[in-house]
Amino acid sequence: MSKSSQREDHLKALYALGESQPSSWVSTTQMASHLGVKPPSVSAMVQVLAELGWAEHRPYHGARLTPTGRKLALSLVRKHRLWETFLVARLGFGWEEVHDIAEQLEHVDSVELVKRLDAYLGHPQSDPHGDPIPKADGTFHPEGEVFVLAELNPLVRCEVKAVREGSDATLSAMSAKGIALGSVLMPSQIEALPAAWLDQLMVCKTVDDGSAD
Amino acid sequence: MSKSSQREDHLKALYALGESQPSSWVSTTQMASHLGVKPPSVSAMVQVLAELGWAEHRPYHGARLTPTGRKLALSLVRKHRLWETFLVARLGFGWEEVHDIAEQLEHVDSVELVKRLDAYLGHPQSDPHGDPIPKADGTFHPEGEVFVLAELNPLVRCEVKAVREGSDATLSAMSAKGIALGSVLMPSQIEALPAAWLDQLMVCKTVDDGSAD
DNA sequence: TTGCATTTTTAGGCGCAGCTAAAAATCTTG
DNA sequence: CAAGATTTTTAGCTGCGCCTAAAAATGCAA
Repeated sequence: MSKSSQREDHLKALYALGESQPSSWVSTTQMASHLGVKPPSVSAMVQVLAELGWAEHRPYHGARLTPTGRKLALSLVRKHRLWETFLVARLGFGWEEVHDIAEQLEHVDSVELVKRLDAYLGHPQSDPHGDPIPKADGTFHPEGEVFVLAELNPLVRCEVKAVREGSDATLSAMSAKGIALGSVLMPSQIEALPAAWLDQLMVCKTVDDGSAD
Repeated sequence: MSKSSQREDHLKALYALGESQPSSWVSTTQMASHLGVKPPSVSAMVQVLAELGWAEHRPYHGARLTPTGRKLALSLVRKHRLWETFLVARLGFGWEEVHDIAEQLEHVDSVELVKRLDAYLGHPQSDPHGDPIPKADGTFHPEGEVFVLAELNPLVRCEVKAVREGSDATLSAMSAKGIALGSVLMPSQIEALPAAWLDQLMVCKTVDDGSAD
């Protein structure tokens, strides 16, 4: 499988940039600034990824993941988001603290570890930032669409999946009101919340419940 | 702090070999075979460790940790054993499976992570193999001597520290009886246990309790 | 004590992944 | 469409950690 952690980082960058922009080709300069290295380094690495069959490279035009490469990238994203979930939900880290640690943890190589971690966390569908966690087969959970609470058009029952940009003070205030990851909010409750929170709370609609861990 | 994971591996090897043999100087050949590399590689790395102030090197005679180096090595051992404990106690891995994974996890660099992991696991004093976990300051818990339960001569109150060679079935059976890492066993309970378990349960005497986190 | 066997270090290379500077290709614009 | 500006790749170097082969130091033994 994976040889080097740098290869994995380039793969992830290629995925991240490729998904966010519709036209598929990603420039080496974009990747370089994303990764904090210089373009020639990316140029070299992209050629390695191409030899591995993980990306295609059209010289002077950009790079793009192959299906194989996309699958590998998704498994890295999966690991990253599972670890972030673990750090926040189990170890009590704040949302802003976990990225760098997860960045290191995601390179640990053990299929069994990921499987068990996933089960231990109750097969979460999104991480504490509200980003969806790919399933082991590289697909996403169809239901798990996460919204900013402010955009919840008809107020319906929903579950808190994440909090964006929360200061410690805000987080304490929220938990004082009984709002935490996994809390279920009823329309009546939502109306009573401070307006500022509506932009911070990430939720998903919960038609029924019963998905307790 | 730590720059490279290879440096850390050499440091750990130096610690492991230095502790096990009374005379303090460890030969580069010993380290090489321990680490699975060739002696010249160790020779070079030992000189780096010496420059960092983590080891002293008497050319042609061997290497030895400085107090600083020993402290660093102990913090690596601590991380390794905490992760092993996590893998076994929380994720349900078997004892034999966890070493390689912990080997990777121990190189994750975050003081806060170790602190929280330790608290999450209830400040364990030994890992699932029965080896003691150094404290954050590099010392060991004085009380934490671990026995096979069968060898507990006068039956006294004790705490389950680890389980050796447990099959999944045995583990389920144990937890069905309320026996898990950290369980406190009274003499009366011990007498009621299946004989086979006495060889599997690793315990340490608990004179008093109150060391909850 | 001198000479040989063994251990350890030094010398010199290799692969990886980064860098800068120069060359090549593409884009832009008159 | 041609020429300059910009982007991207190639060329050539560096540091790290490993290797093999050669040199140096140690230690044993006659």
